[in-house]
Formats: sequence, structure tokens, C-alpha cells
Amino acid sequence: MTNLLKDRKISETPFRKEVLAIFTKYNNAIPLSVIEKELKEYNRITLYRTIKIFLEKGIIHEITINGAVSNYAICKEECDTVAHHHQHIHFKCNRCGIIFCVEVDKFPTIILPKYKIEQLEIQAIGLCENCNV
Amino acid sequence: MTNLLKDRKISETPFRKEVLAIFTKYNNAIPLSVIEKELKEYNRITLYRTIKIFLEKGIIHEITINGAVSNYAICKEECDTVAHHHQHIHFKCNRCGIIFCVEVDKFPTIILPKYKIEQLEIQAIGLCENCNV
DNA sequence: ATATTTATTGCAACATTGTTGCGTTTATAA
DNA sequence: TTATAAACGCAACAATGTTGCAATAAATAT
Repeated sequence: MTNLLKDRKISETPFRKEVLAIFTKYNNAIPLSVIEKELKEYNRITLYRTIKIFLEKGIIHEITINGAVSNYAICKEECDTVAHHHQHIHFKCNRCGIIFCVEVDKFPTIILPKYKIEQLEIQAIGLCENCNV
Repeated sequence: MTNLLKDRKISETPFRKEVLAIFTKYNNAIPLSVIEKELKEYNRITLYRTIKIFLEKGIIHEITINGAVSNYAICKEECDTVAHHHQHIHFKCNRCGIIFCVEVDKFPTIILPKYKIEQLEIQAIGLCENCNV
């Protein structure tokens, strides 16, 4: 793992390193409540600010499905300060509730005459690998 | 316009009729703040409860893009108490900020081996008809 | 049409989620 | 090692959403 914090030119603090470690530990998107439980020393405000700067710097991305609580996941693609460039879909399992970022062979293209599409976000809801038995 | 309230077997009250009229007046999705301004007599709690029951009964659907404030729009397709069945995409304009439900010729299909997809929600962000000049 | 039942409304109070100013502490760069 | 800039954490606030309950209005049965 390269140093995401130094790469994005933000200070490397123990708190940020710990949050980052929690993200890398999980293979799926997680809500703030999970981070809270994993943190040794939890501070609500610092966590909000950490999430905010991670989003701005393209370290993580936010996933909100059906207005439920937001989940966050590490950006595996080359995201930066300017924009996110994801080519995966967000999958929410109806049974276990976990949200996954899933790579897809051919990411669909949508053409809307007269509109200009700059970004596409695809959310699928159903049963994940583990629950689809 | 058929009587959505009686169809879904919920009481027809002045408040609900007014909220419904506001939804039909707009051709795009709207946030609570817009409904608030349009209502003659606004009550926060009643509005929350109205939105909640409209969602449950498949009268409206919720759209949340990038974790921003939720918008709501009338369900034009045959949605019911059990599930929503939309075949349109949700488009958010980066310039005017309006969220539209846009019909699309061929709604994409996504195949994820091992996963079972029950619902697909597609969100596009860019420039709408009016702003794409 | 009216009485009875059932659902909705709106208030107060509370719960959750997110933000801001500011003094203190820590990380980075000179 | 010191100076500078950034992050932290507290208090206080702001916004958003929920619940119990009594009053009221709508739907149903008479």
C-alpha cells in the first residue's frame, strides 16, 4: 500500500492512519458506525472532518442507496482531487445489507439526446455472492 | 389524474391532496424545501409522515445522488405497496441542480455472475436539456 | 344523515446527524 | 530545533428526522 495521505498532500496523523487502515481492512463499503466501533479513540467531529477530507482528496467515495445511511469505500481506481472516475457498480445486498463495489466487464453506456452525461453511477440491489444460495 | 390516494387505500386529506398537487405540478424531482415553500400551511411533522406513507404506497420515489439532500418524484410507472418498478434513469444537472426522471430507450442490463440483481438504479450527472447549450 | 370507528394532525419533546469557532496540540518544513 | 501551518477536540449550535399523545377529521356502518 502506497502512502495515500502523503500522495494527496495531507498531514499524516495517527487518527487518519487508523481510519485508512480500517478502510483497507474491509473489502466492502462501510458506514460511519462501523468506523466508530473499530476506532480505538473515537471522536465524532474529527471523524466527520476526516471523512470530508478523504472525499475531497479522492481517497474514498460515498455511496448512498435509497436514501439510507451513507457508506464509504476506498477508491481503487485513479481518483483525484478533481473528480472520481469509477468504473464499478455499487451493489447492496438485501439480505446481509452489505454494500460492495463490484467490477463489471462492460460498463454500460447511456445516451440521452440533448443531455450531456459526465458521470454515471449504477446501483444494484439484490443478493450478494454469499447470500445468493 | 386518477385518485392516487383512494387507489392506494389511504385517507384523502386536504394536506395530502395539496402535497400530491405540488408533485404533479412539477415535471422533475423536488426536495422537501420546495414542498415546504409551496404549501399553504406547512407542518414539518405532517410533511415527513406524508412523504413516508407516499413512499410506502408507491406513490412517489426517493432519489439521493451523491449523498446530497433527497429529492422525491411521482412514480409514473406501475409502482405499488410492495416494490418500485422504474425503467428510467435519474439525471442531476450540474448547472441548475435539478433532478429529472428521464425515460431511456433501452434500459441497460447488468450481469454479475453469482449475484442476483433484483433492482437497478442508474444515476447520471451532467448537463440537462436546458443547460447543455 | 348521523353515530361510531379509525386514521390523521400537530404539539412538545427528544434523537440523530452534521457543522463551526476557537484555543490547544501535533505534524511538517525551514 | 524552531517556526509555521494544519489537525484536534471541546462547546455550542444547526439541521434533520422520530415518537407519544390528545385533539381533530375522515371513513365506515348504522
